[in-house]
Amino acid sequence: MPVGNSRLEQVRDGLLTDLLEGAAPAGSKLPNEQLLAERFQVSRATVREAVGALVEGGYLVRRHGSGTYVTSLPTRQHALDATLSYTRMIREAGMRPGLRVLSQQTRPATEEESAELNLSPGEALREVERIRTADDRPVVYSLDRISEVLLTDVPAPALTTPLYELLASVGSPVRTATAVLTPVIANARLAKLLGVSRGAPLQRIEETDYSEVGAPVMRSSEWHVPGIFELRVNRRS
Amino acid sequence: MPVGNSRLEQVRDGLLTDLLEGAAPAGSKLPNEQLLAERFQVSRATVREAVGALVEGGYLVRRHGSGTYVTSLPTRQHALDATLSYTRMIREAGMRPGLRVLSQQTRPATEEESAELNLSPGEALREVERIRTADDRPVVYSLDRISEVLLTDVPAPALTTPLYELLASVGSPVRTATAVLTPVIANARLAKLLGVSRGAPLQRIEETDYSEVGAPVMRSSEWHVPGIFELRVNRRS
DNA sequence: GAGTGGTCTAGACCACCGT
DNA sequence: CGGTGGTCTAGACCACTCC
Repeated sequence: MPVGNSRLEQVRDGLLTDLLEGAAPAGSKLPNEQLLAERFQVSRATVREAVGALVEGGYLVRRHGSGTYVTSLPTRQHALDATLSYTRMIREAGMRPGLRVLSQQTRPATEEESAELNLSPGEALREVERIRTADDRPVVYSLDRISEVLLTDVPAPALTTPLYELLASVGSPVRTATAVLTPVIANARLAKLLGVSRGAPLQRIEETDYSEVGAPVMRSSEWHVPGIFELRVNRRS
Repeated sequence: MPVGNSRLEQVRDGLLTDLLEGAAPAGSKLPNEQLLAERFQVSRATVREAVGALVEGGYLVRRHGSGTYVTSLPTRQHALDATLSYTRMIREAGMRPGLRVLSQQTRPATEEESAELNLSPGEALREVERIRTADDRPVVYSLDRISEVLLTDVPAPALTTPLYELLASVGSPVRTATAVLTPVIANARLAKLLGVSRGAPLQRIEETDYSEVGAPVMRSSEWHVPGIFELRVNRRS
Protein backbone atom coordinates (compact mmCIF):
# COMPACT_ATOMS: atom_id res chain seq x y z
CA MET A 1 0.00 0.00 0.00
CA PRO A 2 1.39 3.39 -0.94
CA VAL A 3 1.86 5.67 2.04
CA GLY A 4 2.88 9.23 1.31
CA ASN A 5 4.50 11.70 3.59
CA SER A 6 2.08 14.59 3.41
CA ARG A 7 -1.40 14.39 4.87
CA LEU A 8 -2.71 15.10 1.39
CA GLU A 9 -1.04 11.93 0.13
CA GLN A 10 -2.33 9.97 3.09
CA VAL A 11 -5.89 11.03 2.35
CA ARG A 12 -5.52 10.44 -1.40
CA ASP A 13 -4.03 6.99 -0.89
CA GLY A 14 -6.61 6.15 1.76
CA LEU A 15 -9.43 6.98 -0.63
CA LEU A 16 -7.70 5.18 -3.50
CA THR A 17 -7.44 2.08 -1.35
CA ASP A 18 -11.20 2.21 -0.74
CA LEU A 19 -11.74 2.43 -4.49
CA LEU A 20 -9.37 -0.36 -5.46
CA GLU A 21 -10.42 -2.73 -2.72
CA GLY A 22 -14.09 -2.32 -3.48
CA ALA A 23 -15.06 -0.57 -0.26
CA ALA A 24 -16.37 2.21 -2.50
CA PRO A 25 -17.85 0.51 -5.59
CA ALA A 26 -18.55 2.27 -8.90
CA GLY A 27 -21.56 4.53 -8.72
CA SER A 28 -21.54 4.77 -4.94
CA LYS A 29 -21.50 8.07 -3.10
CA LEU A 30 -18.60 9.09 -0.91
CA PRO A 31 -19.17 10.46 2.61
CA ASN A 32 -19.33 14.23 2.53
CA GLU A 33 -16.17 16.29 2.81
CA GLN A 34 -16.71 17.18 6.45
CA LEU A 35 -16.98 13.52 7.44
CA LEU A 36 -13.89 12.62 5.41
CA ALA A 37 -12.03 15.41 7.16
CA GLU A 38 -12.97 13.93 10.53
CA ARG A 39 -12.12 10.40 9.46
CA PHE A 40 -8.63 11.37 8.30
CA GLN A 41 -8.17 13.99 11.02
CA VAL A 42 -7.41 16.77 8.56
CA SER A 43 -9.09 20.00 7.54
CA ARG A 44 -11.72 20.09 4.83
CA ALA A 45 -9.30 22.01 2.56
CA THR A 46 -6.92 19.06 2.61
CA VAL A 47 -9.73 16.65 1.81
CA ARG A 48 -10.73 18.83 -1.11
CA GLU A 49 -7.23 18.76 -2.51
CA ALA A 50 -7.02 14.97 -2.24
CA VAL A 51 -10.46 14.47 -3.79
CA GLY A 52 -9.55 16.98 -6.52
CA ALA A 53 -6.52 14.87 -7.47
CA LEU A 54 -8.73 11.77 -7.80
CA VAL A 55 -11.27 13.71 -9.86
CA GLU A 56 -8.43 14.84 -12.10
CA GLY A 57 -7.36 11.22 -12.45
CA GLY A 58 -10.89 10.21 -13.45
CA TYR A 59 -11.68 8.12 -10.38
CA LEU A 60 -14.31 10.42 -8.88
CA VAL A 61 -16.89 13.00 -10.02
CA ARG A 62 -18.16 15.88 -7.95
CA ARG A 63 -21.76 17.02 -8.29
CA HIS A 64 -22.39 20.39 -6.76
CA GLY A 65 -25.19 20.21 -4.21
CA SER A 66 -25.43 16.44 -4.42
CA GLY A 67 -22.22 14.65 -3.54
CA THR A 68 -19.04 13.00 -4.75
CA TYR A 69 -19.42 9.74 -6.66
CA VAL A 70 -17.19 6.88 -7.77
CA THR A 71 -16.78 6.46 -11.54
CA SER A 72 -16.60 3.08 -13.24
CA LEU A 73 -13.46 3.41 -15.33
CA PRO A 74 -10.18 5.13 -14.58
CA THR A 75 -8.21 6.81 -17.37
CA ARG A 76 -5.79 4.61 -19.28
CA GLN A 77 -2.28 5.10 -17.98
CA HIS A 78 -0.24 4.07 -20.98
CA ALA A 79 -1.87 6.22 -23.59
CA LEU A 80 -0.03 8.56 -25.95
CA ASP A 81 -1.15 11.60 -23.99
CA ALA A 82 -0.18 10.19 -20.59
CA THR A 83 3.38 9.05 -21.22
CA LEU A 84 6.26 9.91 -23.52
CA SER A 85 7.90 6.52 -23.31
CA TYR A 86 7.36 3.98 -26.09
CA THR A 87 9.55 1.64 -24.09
CA ARG A 88 6.89 1.72 -21.41
CA MET A 89 4.08 1.15 -23.92
CA ILE A 90 5.85 -1.84 -25.44
CA ARG A 91 6.53 -3.32 -22.03
CA GLU A 92 2.90 -2.73 -21.09
CA ALA A 93 1.85 -4.71 -24.14
CA GLY A 94 3.83 -7.63 -22.74
CA MET A 95 6.84 -7.40 -25.06
CA ARG A 96 10.54 -6.80 -24.60
CA PRO A 97 11.60 -3.38 -25.91
CA GLY A 98 14.87 -2.90 -27.78
CA LEU A 99 16.71 -0.14 -29.61
CA ARG A 100 19.22 -0.12 -32.45
CA VAL A 101 21.09 2.98 -33.59
CA LEU A 102 21.48 3.08 -37.37
CA SER A 103 23.43 6.31 -37.70
CA GLN A 104 24.17 9.63 -36.09
CA GLN A 105 25.59 12.83 -37.48
CA THR A 106 25.93 16.54 -36.84
CA ARG A 107 24.61 18.77 -39.60
CA PRO A 108 23.06 22.23 -40.19
CA ALA A 109 19.35 22.57 -39.43
CA THR A 110 16.91 22.93 -42.30
CA GLU A 111 14.57 25.88 -42.34
CA GLU A 112 11.68 23.88 -40.89
CA GLU A 113 13.87 22.42 -38.15
CA SER A 114 15.19 25.87 -37.24
CA ALA A 115 11.64 27.13 -36.86
CA GLU A 116 10.51 24.13 -34.79
CA LEU A 117 13.53 24.08 -32.48
CA ASN A 118 13.87 27.84 -32.26
CA LEU A 119 17.37 27.90 -33.77
CA SER A 120 19.14 30.31 -36.09
CA PRO A 121 18.91 29.07 -39.68
CA GLY A 122 21.70 26.64 -40.43
CA GLU A 123 22.68 26.19 -36.78
CA ALA A 124 24.15 22.77 -35.98
CA LEU A 125 22.04 19.90 -34.74
CA ARG A 126 22.63 16.28 -33.88
CA GLU A 127 20.53 13.72 -35.74
CA VAL A 128 20.07 10.10 -34.72
CA GLU A 129 18.46 7.42 -36.83
CA ARG A 130 17.11 4.50 -34.81
CA ILE A 131 14.99 1.38 -34.98
CA ARG A 132 12.89 0.43 -31.98
CA THR A 133 12.04 -3.25 -31.55
CA ALA A 134 9.51 -5.29 -29.58
CA ASP A 135 10.59 -8.89 -28.99
CA ASP A 136 13.32 -8.23 -31.60
CA ARG A 137 10.79 -7.33 -34.25
CA PRO A 138 11.14 -3.80 -35.71
CA VAL A 139 8.21 -1.57 -34.74
CA VAL A 140 9.35 2.05 -35.05
CA TYR A 141 11.83 3.81 -37.30
CA SER A 142 12.74 7.25 -35.97
CA LEU A 143 14.77 10.31 -36.82
CA ASP A 144 15.49 12.49 -33.79
CA ARG A 145 17.05 15.92 -33.95
CA ILE A 146 18.52 17.85 -30.99
CA SER A 147 20.24 21.22 -31.06
CA GLU A 148 24.02 20.83 -30.84
CA VAL A 149 24.12 23.63 -28.27
CA LEU A 150 22.38 21.44 -25.72
CA LEU A 151 24.91 18.66 -26.28
CA THR A 152 28.23 20.50 -26.03
CA ASP A 153 29.39 18.23 -23.21
CA VAL A 154 28.18 15.07 -24.90
CA PRO A 155 30.69 13.22 -27.11
CA ALA A 156 29.53 12.51 -30.63
CA PRO A 157 28.99 8.75 -30.45
CA ALA A 158 27.17 8.87 -27.11
CA LEU A 159 23.61 8.98 -28.38
CA THR A 160 23.03 5.33 -27.68
CA THR A 161 21.61 6.11 -24.24
CA PRO A 162 17.88 6.79 -24.18
CA LEU A 163 17.43 10.34 -25.48
CA TYR A 164 15.02 11.42 -22.73
CA GLU A 165 17.59 10.39 -20.13
CA LEU A 166 20.31 12.14 -22.07
CA LEU A 167 18.32 15.37 -22.25
CA ALA A 168 17.53 15.18 -18.54
CA SER A 169 21.21 14.70 -17.76
CA VAL A 170 22.19 17.87 -19.63
CA GLY A 171 19.58 19.93 -17.78
CA SER A 172 16.76 19.97 -20.32
CA PRO A 173 14.34 17.26 -19.19
CA VAL A 174 11.37 16.77 -21.49
CA ARG A 175 8.03 17.40 -19.82
CA THR A 176 5.55 17.89 -22.61
CA ALA A 177 5.29 17.30 -26.34
CA THR A 178 2.92 17.85 -29.21
CA ALA A 179 2.54 15.16 -31.85
CA VAL A 180 0.75 15.06 -35.20
CA LEU A 181 -0.38 11.66 -36.46
CA THR A 182 -0.75 10.86 -40.16
CA PRO A 183 -1.28 7.54 -41.90
CA VAL A 184 1.18 6.88 -44.74
CA ILE A 185 2.17 4.11 -47.14
CA ALA A 186 5.49 2.33 -46.71
CA ASN A 187 8.01 3.14 -49.44
CA ALA A 188 10.76 0.69 -50.40
CA ARG A 189 13.25 1.90 -47.79
CA LEU A 190 10.81 1.95 -44.86
CA ALA A 191 9.40 -1.40 -45.91
CA LYS A 192 12.86 -2.94 -45.78
CA LEU A 193 13.84 -1.30 -42.48
CA LEU A 194 10.60 -2.25 -40.74
CA GLY A 195 10.10 -5.64 -42.31
CA VAL A 196 6.74 -4.89 -43.95
CA SER A 197 5.55 -4.95 -47.54
CA ARG A 198 5.80 -1.93 -49.81
CA GLY A 199 2.43 -0.24 -49.77
CA ALA A 200 1.63 -1.37 -46.22
CA PRO A 201 0.08 1.27 -43.95
CA LEU A 202 2.34 2.97 -41.38
CA GLN A 203 1.59 5.49 -38.67
CA ARG A 204 3.70 8.58 -39.07
CA ILE A 205 4.21 10.78 -36.01
CA GLU A 206 5.84 14.21 -36.17
CA GLU A 207 6.61 15.34 -32.66
CA THR A 208 8.22 18.27 -30.90
CA ASP A 209 9.37 17.81 -27.30
CA TYR A 210 9.46 20.66 -24.81
CA SER A 211 11.36 21.19 -21.57
CA GLU A 212 9.58 22.12 -18.37
CA VAL A 213 9.77 25.81 -19.24
CA GLY A 214 8.28 25.20 -22.66
CA ALA A 215 11.45 25.50 -24.74
CA PRO A 216 11.58 23.08 -27.69
CA VAL A 217 14.44 20.62 -27.22
CA MET A 218 13.89 17.81 -29.71
CA ARG A 219 12.12 17.17 -32.97
CA SER A 220 11.25 13.61 -33.94
CA SER A 221 9.87 11.93 -37.03
CA GLU A 222 8.65 8.40 -36.46
CA TRP A 223 7.11 5.64 -38.55
CA HIS A 224 5.21 2.99 -36.58
CA VAL A 225 4.21 -0.49 -37.70
CA PRO A 226 0.54 -0.85 -36.77
CA GLY A 227 -0.87 -3.71 -34.74
CA ILE A 228 2.11 -4.35 -32.50
CA PHE A 229 1.35 -1.99 -29.67
CA GLU A 230 -1.67 0.29 -29.40
CA LEU A 231 -1.58 4.02 -29.98
CA ARG A 232 -4.32 5.07 -27.60
CA VAL A 233 -5.47 8.59 -26.70
CA ASN A 234 -7.51 9.64 -23.70
CA ARG A 235 -9.91 12.38 -24.69
CA ARG A 236 -12.00 14.79 -22.67
CA SER A 237 -14.37 17.61 -23.32
CA MET B 1 -11.62 40.84 -21.97
CA PRO B 2 -13.15 37.92 -20.11
CA VAL B 3 -14.35 38.89 -16.65
CA GLY B 4 -15.56 36.03 -14.48
CA ASN B 5 -17.79 36.18 -11.49
CA SER B 6 -15.62 34.57 -8.87
CA ARG B 7 -12.47 36.15 -7.55
CA LEU B 8 -10.62 33.08 -8.72
CA GLU B 9 -11.68 33.80 -12.29
CA GLN B 10 -10.80 37.45 -11.94
CA VAL B 11 -7.27 36.56 -10.85
CA ARG B 12 -6.89 33.89 -13.53
CA ASP B 13 -8.09 36.21 -16.27
CA GLY B 14 -5.97 39.06 -14.95
CA LEU B 15 -2.86 36.91 -15.12
CA LEU B 16 -3.85 35.53 -18.52
CA THR B 17 -4.20 39.08 -19.82
CA ASP B 18 -0.64 39.82 -18.65
CA LEU B 19 0.55 36.76 -20.51
CA LEU B 20 -1.30 37.41 -23.74
CA GLU B 21 -0.56 41.11 -23.87
CA GLY B 22 3.14 40.59 -23.31
CA ALA B 23 3.32 42.22 -19.87
CA ALA B 24 4.74 38.90 -18.69
CA PRO B 25 6.94 37.58 -21.53
CA ALA B 26 8.06 33.96 -21.91
CA GLY B 27 10.75 33.02 -19.42
CA SER B 28 10.00 35.89 -17.06
CA LYS B 29 9.28 35.40 -13.39
CA LEU B 30 5.94 36.29 -11.87
CA PRO B 31 5.71 38.34 -8.67
CA ASN B 32 5.50 36.06 -5.66
CA GLU B 33 2.16 34.78 -4.45
CA GLN B 34 1.93 37.23 -1.54
CA LEU B 35 2.38 40.19 -3.89
CA LEU B 36 -0.17 38.81 -6.34
CA ALA B 37 -2.61 38.39 -3.46
CA GLU B 38 -2.18 42.06 -2.55
CA ARG B 39 -2.46 43.20 -6.15
CA PHE B 40 -5.74 41.38 -6.68
CA GLN B 41 -6.96 41.95 -3.14
CA VAL B 42 -7.52 38.28 -2.43
CA SER B 43 -5.99 35.68 -0.14
CA ARG B 44 -2.94 33.71 -1.09
CA ALA B 45 -5.06 30.55 -1.32
CA THR B 46 -7.12 32.11 -4.09
CA VAL B 47 -3.99 33.17 -5.95
CA ARG B 48 -2.66 29.63 -5.69
CA GLU B 49 -5.82 28.23 -7.19
CA ALA B 50 -5.72 30.64 -10.12
CA VAL B 51 -2.02 30.04 -10.74
CA GLY B 52 -2.66 26.29 -10.47
CA ALA B 53 -5.21 26.49 -13.26
CA LEU B 54 -2.70 28.26 -15.52
CA VAL B 55 -0.02 25.70 -14.66
CA GLU B 56 -2.50 22.98 -15.58
CA GLY B 57 -3.09 24.74 -18.89
CA GLY B 58 0.63 24.86 -19.59
CA TYR B 59 1.04 28.62 -19.33
CA LEU B 60 3.11 28.72 -16.15
CA VAL B 61 5.58 26.52 -14.27
CA ARG B 62 6.16 26.57 -10.55
CA ARG B 63 9.62 25.93 -9.14
CA HIS B 64 9.61 25.24 -5.46
CA GLY B 65 11.90 27.62 -3.62
CA SER B 66 12.54 29.71 -6.72
CA GLY B 67 9.41 31.21 -8.24
CA THR B 68 6.70 30.93 -10.86
CA TYR B 69 7.75 31.38 -14.48
CA VAL B 70 6.06 31.99 -17.81
CA THR B 71 6.43 29.18 -20.37
CA SER B 72 6.99 29.83 -24.05
CA LEU B 73 4.23 27.76 -25.59
CA PRO B 74 0.74 27.08 -24.33
CA THR B 75 -0.82 23.68 -24.88
CA ARG B 76 -2.67 23.27 -28.17
CA GLN B 77 -6.37 23.72 -27.55
CA HIS B 78 -7.79 21.84 -30.48
CA ALA B 79 -5.89 18.63 -30.08
CA LEU B 80 -7.49 15.18 -29.99
CA ASP B 81 -6.99 14.92 -26.24
CA ALA B 82 -8.42 18.36 -25.48
CA THR B 83 -11.70 18.28 -27.37
CA LEU B 84 -14.20 15.70 -28.56
CA SER B 85 -15.55 17.82 -31.36
CA TYR B 86 -14.33 17.28 -34.93
CA THR B 87 -16.62 20.11 -35.93
CA ARG B 88 -14.48 22.38 -33.78
CA MET B 89 -11.25 21.03 -35.25
CA ILE B 90 -12.46 21.54 -38.80
CA ARG B 91 -13.61 25.06 -38.02
CA GLU B 92 -10.28 25.76 -36.34
CA ALA B 93 -8.54 24.70 -39.54
CA GLY B 94 -10.47 27.42 -41.34
CA MET B 95 -13.02 25.24 -43.07
CA ARG B 96 -16.78 24.90 -42.98
CA PRO B 97 -17.89 21.66 -41.28
CA GLY B 98 -20.81 19.62 -42.61
CA LEU B 99 -22.51 16.34 -41.88
CA ARG B 100 -24.48 13.89 -44.01
CA VAL B 101 -26.39 10.91 -42.62
CA LEU B 102 -26.11 7.87 -44.89
CA SER B 103 -28.23 5.44 -42.92
CA GLN B 104 -29.53 4.54 -39.50
CA GLN B 105 -30.93 1.33 -38.08
CA THR B 106 -31.70 -0.51 -34.86
CA ARG B 107 -30.10 -3.93 -34.56
CA PRO B 108 -28.73 -6.38 -31.96
CA ALA B 109 -25.26 -5.70 -30.59
CA THR B 110 -22.38 -7.94 -31.60
CA GLU B 111 -20.33 -9.59 -28.89
CA GLU B 112 -17.58 -6.96 -29.09
CA GLU B 113 -20.12 -4.13 -28.96
CA SER B 114 -21.85 -5.67 -25.94
CA ALA B 115 -18.55 -5.84 -24.11
CA GLU B 116 -17.55 -2.27 -25.00
CA LEU B 117 -20.92 -0.72 -24.19
CA ASN B 118 -21.61 -2.91 -21.18
CA LEU B 119 -24.79 -4.43 -22.66
CA SER B 120 -26.29 -7.88 -22.49
CA PRO B 121 -25.32 -9.86 -25.60
CA GLY B 122 -27.72 -9.18 -28.43
CA GLU B 123 -29.31 -6.16 -26.74
CA ALA B 124 -30.61 -3.56 -29.18
CA LEU B 125 -28.52 -0.61 -30.29
CA ARG B 126 -28.98 2.26 -32.73
CA GLU B 127 -26.36 2.59 -35.45
CA VAL B 128 -25.77 5.67 -37.58
CA GLU B 129 -23.61 5.85 -40.64
CA ARG B 130 -22.40 9.35 -41.48
CA ILE B 131 -20.03 11.34 -43.63
CA ARG B 132 -18.41 14.45 -42.20
CA THR B 133 -17.33 17.15 -44.65
CA ALA B 134 -15.02 20.16 -44.62
CA ASP B 135 -15.87 22.77 -47.25
CA ASP B 136 -18.14 20.11 -48.79
CA ARG B 137 -15.28 17.70 -49.24
CA PRO B 138 -15.66 14.34 -47.42
CA VAL B 139 -13.15 13.95 -44.59
CA VAL B 140 -14.51 11.36 -42.17
CA TYR B 141 -16.70 8.29 -42.59
CA SER B 142 -18.11 7.12 -39.27
CA LEU B 143 -20.24 4.38 -37.75
CA ASP B 144 -21.65 5.31 -34.36
CA ARG B 145 -23.46 2.91 -32.04
CA ILE B 146 -25.57 3.88 -29.03
CA SER B 147 -27.53 1.59 -26.73
CA GLU B 148 -31.25 1.67 -27.57
CA VAL B 149 -32.05 1.91 -23.85
CA LEU B 150 -30.60 5.42 -23.73
CA LEU B 151 -32.75 6.48 -26.68
CA THR B 152 -36.20 5.25 -25.66
CA ASP B 153 -37.63 8.75 -25.93
CA VAL B 154 -35.89 9.50 -29.22
CA PRO B 155 -37.81 8.72 -32.43
CA ALA B 156 -35.97 6.54 -34.89
CA PRO B 157 -35.20 9.05 -37.62
CA ALA B 158 -34.00 11.73 -35.19
CA LEU B 159 -30.29 11.00 -35.25
CA THR B 160 -29.54 13.86 -37.57
CA THR B 161 -28.83 16.17 -34.65
CA PRO B 162 -25.22 16.12 -33.42
CA LEU B 163 -24.85 12.94 -31.36
CA TYR B 164 -23.08 14.62 -28.44
CA GLU B 165 -25.96 17.06 -28.13
CA LEU B 166 -28.45 14.23 -28.42
CA LEU B 167 -26.72 12.25 -25.67
CA ALA B 168 -26.60 15.32 -23.44
CA SER B 169 -30.32 15.91 -24.00
CA VAL B 170 -31.19 12.40 -22.82
CA GLY B 171 -29.15 12.78 -19.65
CA SER B 172 -25.92 11.05 -20.65
CA PRO B 173 -23.53 13.82 -21.67
CA VAL B 174 -20.16 12.59 -22.91
CA ARG B 175 -17.24 13.78 -20.83
CA THR B 176 -14.34 11.52 -21.70
CA ALA B 177 -13.38 9.01 -24.36
CA THR B 178 -10.61 6.63 -25.22
CA ALA B 179 -9.52 6.27 -28.83
CA VAL B 180 -7.17 3.87 -30.61
CA LEU B 181 -5.55 5.10 -33.83
CA THR B 182 -4.47 2.75 -36.61
CA PRO B 183 -3.35 3.50 -40.16
CA VAL B 184 -5.20 1.51 -42.81
CA ILE B 185 -5.52 1.27 -46.59
CA ALA B 186 -8.71 2.44 -48.31
CA ASN B 187 -10.76 -0.39 -49.77
CA ALA B 188 -13.07 0.15 -52.73
CA ARG B 189 -16.07 1.20 -50.66
CA LEU B 190 -14.20 3.66 -48.41
CA ALA B 191 -12.35 5.07 -51.41
CA LYS B 192 -15.64 5.80 -53.13
CA LEU B 193 -17.31 7.26 -50.05
CA LEU B 194 -14.37 9.51 -49.17
CA GLY B 195 -13.31 10.44 -52.68
CA VAL B 196 -9.81 8.99 -52.48
CA SER B 197 -7.98 6.32 -54.49
CA ARG B 198 -8.10 2.66 -53.56
CA GLY B 199 -4.93 1.93 -51.63
CA ALA B 200 -4.69 5.44 -50.21
CA PRO B 201 -3.78 5.70 -46.52
CA LEU B 202 -6.60 6.44 -44.05
CA GLN B 203 -6.57 7.05 -40.31
CA ARG B 204 -8.83 4.63 -38.51
CA ILE B 205 -10.06 5.60 -35.05
CA GLU B 206 -11.92 3.21 -32.76
CA GLU B 207 -13.39 5.19 -29.91
CA THR B 208 -15.53 4.59 -26.84
CA ASP B 209 -17.24 7.58 -25.23
CA TYR B 210 -18.04 7.75 -21.53
CA SER B 211 -20.51 9.79 -19.51
CA GLU B 212 -19.43 11.86 -16.56
CA VAL B 213 -19.80 8.90 -14.22
CA GLY B 214 -17.66 6.74 -16.46
CA ALA B 215 -20.40 4.65 -18.05
CA PRO B 216 -19.79 3.82 -21.74
CA VAL B 217 -22.48 5.46 -23.88
CA MET B 218 -21.26 5.32 -27.49
CA ARG B 219 -18.89 3.33 -29.62
CA SER B 220 -17.56 4.87 -32.84
CA SER B 221 -15.52 3.62 -35.75
CA GLU B 222 -14.13 6.36 -37.97
CA TRP B 223 -12.02 6.58 -41.10
CA HIS B 224 -10.28 9.92 -41.64
CA VAL B 225 -8.80 11.30 -44.85
CA PRO B 226 -5.33 12.56 -43.92
CA GLY B 227 -4.05 16.04 -44.68
CA ILE B 228 -7.32 17.93 -44.35
CA PHE B 229 -7.28 18.72 -40.67
CA GLU B 230 -4.56 17.77 -38.22
CA LEU B 231 -4.87 15.00 -35.68
CA ARG B 232 -2.68 16.41 -32.94
CA VAL B 233 -2.03 15.03 -29.47
CA ASN B 234 -0.64 16.91 -26.49
CA ARG B 235 1.64 14.65 -24.52
CA ARG B 236 3.12 14.90 -21.06
CA SER B 237 5.32 12.84 -18.82
C1' DG C 1 19.75 33.27 5.66
C1' DA C 2 16.30 35.50 2.88
C1' DG C 3 12.82 34.49 -0.30
C1' DT C 4 9.97 31.34 -2.63
C1' DG C 5 6.40 27.95 -3.32
C1' DG C 6 4.12 23.69 -0.61
C1' DT C 7 1.14 22.24 3.03
C1' DC C 8 -2.28 22.87 6.43
C1' DT C 9 -5.74 24.81 9.66
C1' DA C 10 -10.42 26.54 11.44
C1' DG C 11 -13.82 28.86 10.25
C1' DA C 12 -17.19 31.42 7.25
C1' DC C 13 -20.57 32.19 3.68
C1' DC C 14 -22.49 31.03 -0.94
C1' DA C 15 -24.71 28.20 -4.78
C1' DC C 16 -26.88 24.30 -5.96
C1' DC C 17 -29.57 19.83 -5.30
C1' DG C 18 -33.06 17.17 -3.77
C1' DT C 19 -37.03 16.19 -0.77
C1' DC D 1 -35.65 23.31 3.57
C1' DG D 2 -31.32 20.69 5.00
C1' DG D 3 -27.24 18.83 3.00
C1' DT D 4 -23.80 19.05 -0.32
C1' DG D 5 -19.89 20.88 -2.79
C1' DG D 6 -17.76 25.78 -4.24
C1' DT D 7 -15.37 29.78 -2.80
C1' DC D 8 -12.72 32.47 0.26
C1' DT D 9 -10.11 34.26 4.27
C1' DA D 10 -6.00 35.14 7.55
C1' DG D 11 -2.66 33.13 9.39
C1' DA D 12 0.95 29.54 10.36
C1' DC D 13 4.82 26.54 9.55
C1' DC D 14 7.65 23.67 6.35
C1' DA D 15 10.82 22.51 2.26
C1' DC D 16 13.35 24.09 -1.14
C1' DT D 17 16.56 27.32 -3.93
C1' DC D 18 19.96 30.35 -4.39
C1' DC D 19 23.11 33.79 -2.95
